[in-house]
Amino acid sequence: MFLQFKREVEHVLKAALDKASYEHRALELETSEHADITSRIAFSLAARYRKPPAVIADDIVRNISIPPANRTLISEVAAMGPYINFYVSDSFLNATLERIKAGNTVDVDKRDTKIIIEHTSANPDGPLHIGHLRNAIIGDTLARVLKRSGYRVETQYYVNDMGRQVAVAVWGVSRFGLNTDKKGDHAVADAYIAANRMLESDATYQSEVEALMKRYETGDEAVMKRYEEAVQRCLAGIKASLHRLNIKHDLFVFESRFVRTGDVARIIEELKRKGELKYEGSAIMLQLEGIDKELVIQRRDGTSLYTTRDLAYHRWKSARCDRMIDVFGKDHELVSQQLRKALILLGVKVLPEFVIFEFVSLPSGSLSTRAGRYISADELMDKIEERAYEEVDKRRSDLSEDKKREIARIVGIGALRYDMVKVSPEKHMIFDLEEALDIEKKGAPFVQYAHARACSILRVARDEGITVPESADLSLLRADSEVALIKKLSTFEYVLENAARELKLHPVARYARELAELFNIFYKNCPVLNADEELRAARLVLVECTMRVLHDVLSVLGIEAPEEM
RNA sequence: GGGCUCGUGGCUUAGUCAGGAUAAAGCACCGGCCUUCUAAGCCGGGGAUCGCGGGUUCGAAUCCCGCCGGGUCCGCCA
Repeated sequence: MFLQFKREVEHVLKAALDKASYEHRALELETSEHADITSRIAFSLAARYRKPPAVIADDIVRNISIPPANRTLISEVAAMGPYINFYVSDSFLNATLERIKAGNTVDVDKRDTKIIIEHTSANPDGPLHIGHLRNAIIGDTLARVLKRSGYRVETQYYVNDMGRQVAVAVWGVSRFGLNTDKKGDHAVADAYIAANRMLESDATYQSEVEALMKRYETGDEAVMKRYEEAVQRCLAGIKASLHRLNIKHDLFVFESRFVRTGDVARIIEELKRKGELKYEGSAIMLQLEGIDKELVIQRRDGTSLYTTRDLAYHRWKSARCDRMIDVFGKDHELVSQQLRKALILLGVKVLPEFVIFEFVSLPSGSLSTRAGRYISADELMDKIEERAYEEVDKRRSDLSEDKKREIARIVGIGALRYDMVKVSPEKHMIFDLEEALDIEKKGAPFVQYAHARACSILRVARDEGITVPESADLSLLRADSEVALIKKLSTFEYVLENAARELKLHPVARYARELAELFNIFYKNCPVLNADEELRAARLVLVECTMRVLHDVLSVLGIEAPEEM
């Protein structure tokens, strides 16, 4: 409902500015603690019209005409010094609840735009660790935000099956075998780590790995079979971990396919025609405008490189979508710029947008699969669910074992997901396991708890034979905490819209927490079931609406909403 | 060395792109609240030279310049 209110504000403000003959660029609207929407436009007009901002604000307000109450959601506009403050009407509050009750928690249109989001894309040489987790959770949440905003979204996992790391893993699996008792990704990691140790101690094995890579690139069937076994085993494990996190990719795309289809060779030929190249033996280097470092697109031995295959992948993607977004770690930033420039050179129309996140490191240093220095996602999830179980057990000894396990899983995974998106991605994270496991003071459980409380009221009501009424006198809901809660419910669509436009997720996490907080305050101040019949009816509607929006925002964050906890 | 990026109460952060209303939250700390719908909750309190130094402006956490500190990239790796 908030978006409609905002459109109305834009309309009346624009009309007033025209009427008073103020030329303007933007309306400078923002939400504020002092009003429902405020405009700071008087500040920027002050310089041009050489009048104090407060005088201009006053002048504008005198020129604003608000339509009659039955045709607007604006109740009032007032100049507060230099600020022009707009306030919502009673009908806005009522309409907000009616709309949510009817099932529309947000006001969005279906859009034709199809967006491909690439995320996670961890090398299939071991299990996901907490660095990959940040990528996966950001990518998945972004996909959910865009889907909820009406876009058609496809998520892809780009499988780097042609790189040296994977060759080492395959070599290691052949040499040391796979422990079939272990989850596939962990078994592959064992072989990979052992292989790396051996390669470090004796360089003669390096040539075996290189031979393996060459034979894979040329499509040697026996080698492809060995790759297939190791990579699929590893991916099966990775998929299982992602599944636990409530993450599923629509498509897994193997980089080797672009070599086999000849796309990579075609890309190199095209770049030879269109680009500024340097040759050193058979090695080919591409000079890109504005980037000092040239991009190597073919090795001296004639084999392809990650970047070239990635170019082919992006061109392939561009033909299948209207926008594409890559979720990358900060270490890929330069590469992503080179990729973009090279795609422009190739005449590709749909260019990638990048969501870049900073690294996750451990207090002991940076993460490394190769060195075995990482906390695997599985280990982390096991521990956090275990810790969540202790908390559930402490509070709800009345529940069955299965129920307690289920709640612990929902709370634990939720806490993990929330933690990863609550801060802006450019913030470097030093991952502290103890802190991550401190379930009690997490954002997600707080929001989930509010949801469970709302469900609890509705459940107790149902048990007493009280149903949420079809219609109620919603104008009874005018206590401070009721009004604040309804206003918060109305802004979910605004938060979502901003998140989808800016590709920023932490405001969504913040919103969820704030909504939960306002519900908790309402819960404290406004008894529902013990209120008089009419008030009880209205409050039941409010509780149901809040439950829906909490459920919706949690699902956008990929977090399950428990009905009790 | 060059590029990108981060630096805000004890800790973790929001706000920075588009400069404006007393710098906003969580955790931690101190003090209150369970005969009423789940206390994973609510109420109150203390605590910040917004890394440092200049500049622009009526006004700077926000813009510009310089410096300091952390991260990262600058491979015929991925």
